Amino acid sequence: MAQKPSIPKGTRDFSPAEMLRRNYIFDTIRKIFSLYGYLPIETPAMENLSTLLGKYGEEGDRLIFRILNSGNFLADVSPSALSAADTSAVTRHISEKGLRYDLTVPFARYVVQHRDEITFPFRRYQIQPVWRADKPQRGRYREFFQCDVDVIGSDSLLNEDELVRITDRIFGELGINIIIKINNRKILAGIAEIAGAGERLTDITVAIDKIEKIGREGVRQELAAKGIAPGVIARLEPIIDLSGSTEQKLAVLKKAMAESASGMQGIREMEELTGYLAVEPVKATVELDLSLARGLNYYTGTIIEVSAADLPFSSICGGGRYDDLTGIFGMPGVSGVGVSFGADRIYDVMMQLNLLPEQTGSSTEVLVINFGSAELPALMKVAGELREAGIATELYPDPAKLRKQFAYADSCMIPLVVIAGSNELAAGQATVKNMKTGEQTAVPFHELTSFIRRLKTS
RNA sequence: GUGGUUGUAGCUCAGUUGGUGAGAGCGCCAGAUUGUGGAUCUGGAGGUCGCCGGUUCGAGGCCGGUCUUCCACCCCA
Repeated sequence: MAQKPSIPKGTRDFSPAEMLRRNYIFDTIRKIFSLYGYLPIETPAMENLSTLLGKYGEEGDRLIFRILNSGNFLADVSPSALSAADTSAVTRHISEKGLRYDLTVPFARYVVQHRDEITFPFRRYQIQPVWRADKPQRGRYREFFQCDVDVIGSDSLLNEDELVRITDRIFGELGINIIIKINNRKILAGIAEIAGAGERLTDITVAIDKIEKIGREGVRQELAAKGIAPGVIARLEPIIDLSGSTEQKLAVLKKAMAESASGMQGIREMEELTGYLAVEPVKATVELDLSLARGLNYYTGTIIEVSAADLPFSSICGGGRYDDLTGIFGMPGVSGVGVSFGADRIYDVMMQLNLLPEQTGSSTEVLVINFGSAELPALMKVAGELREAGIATELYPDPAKLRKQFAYADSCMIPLVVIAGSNELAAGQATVKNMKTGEQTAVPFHELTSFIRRLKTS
């Protein structure tokens, strides 16, 4: 007895209707990427664990899918480690590859490996799936597609400006209203510095990040619960209470952070970027959000996160600047910046907002009825001529009852049916049926393609 | 990773405190219409009740485990 087949948790099949809608999203993104002069690359689904580990923080490392070594992978494992069920000691020996967790780290690896072929600044885009061993939820999958654009080998904040504009343009074209939140890791470092709690930066930003959910008082409690000293919390007050426009926030921060070199540097960068953005306004709301931290370890400067304005959905796009990702792979001093579009979440958002209307079930425009072996050569010729004329045509594969063939055209939403049985062939003209109106027209065979072309344009 | 939740026909779901052959709507197939789809009518096929084990005279309803779904936390696209 065959058991029901299934696919791994958090993965999905995509039907033709879904693929048509997904491809619309990918095509739009790809079009804008290349409009700005970015070039495509691809990298392998799996990377060496040495490439992957340590780049995403503790949580990230845990979420990397490991690939079991081939062959007798237990041969090198010491029996004591095995019997002690020492997971980390054992995995080191039995797995040396993993599925990629994002596209940025493989990109940095790519840049280092191909440095002699690359002209900097290097602008690339990459649209491929990534895998995370997360617990699936709505909008959270274990296999999902990221669409990354990055420019590496340039410190200029003009790149940040450009990425914001690309983001604005893509979501504008897709019809999604968005909020772009920006922040700068150097400002966050400055905050921790003036609070005298540099090593607690993560705890502090995680707590500040919850301000929308739990309020200012909640943030104070959260900080206290994390063991942040009351004096430190007091020094953080101006930051917890921050409000107003980006300019106003920056002014407050400038005062509060005068003693932090990195904080001031972050503020200067933020001012420069907002200056660029002011040159030509973008459609989306762009706001400074100090609570934006982002868990990925490698970010060092600007960080960006995009959410849909009309839905309480988690981020659909995110990114930032990484000053030394390539340094880990032996190529120091090369700064890059990029953003990643989450195609699957964008799809979910667009479905919920009804921005992806149901498409026709088939791309076929004409179905040629199959009448059997006597008429077949003539019918094959007709179908061939229609295709020559650029009309998507199907010839029904079996000489089935007309009822069945028409029902097929109906359920596949094929708009036209060409009927050419013995009567029509004898008379030298086919019958063309418009499935929507039910109207039937007799058309001489030599005028068939031009007749159908005219129907298409009208 | 922590806590909770879901799983009955292809789909959406009923199934009363465990007790006669497991149901509906939609869909599917066939016929009414042997060269014409969407409407209508008639008939038909299709279910190891997620999986494994347990309790019971008896389990789709109870218990344990497991997988899956969705939700909160965590984190993120």
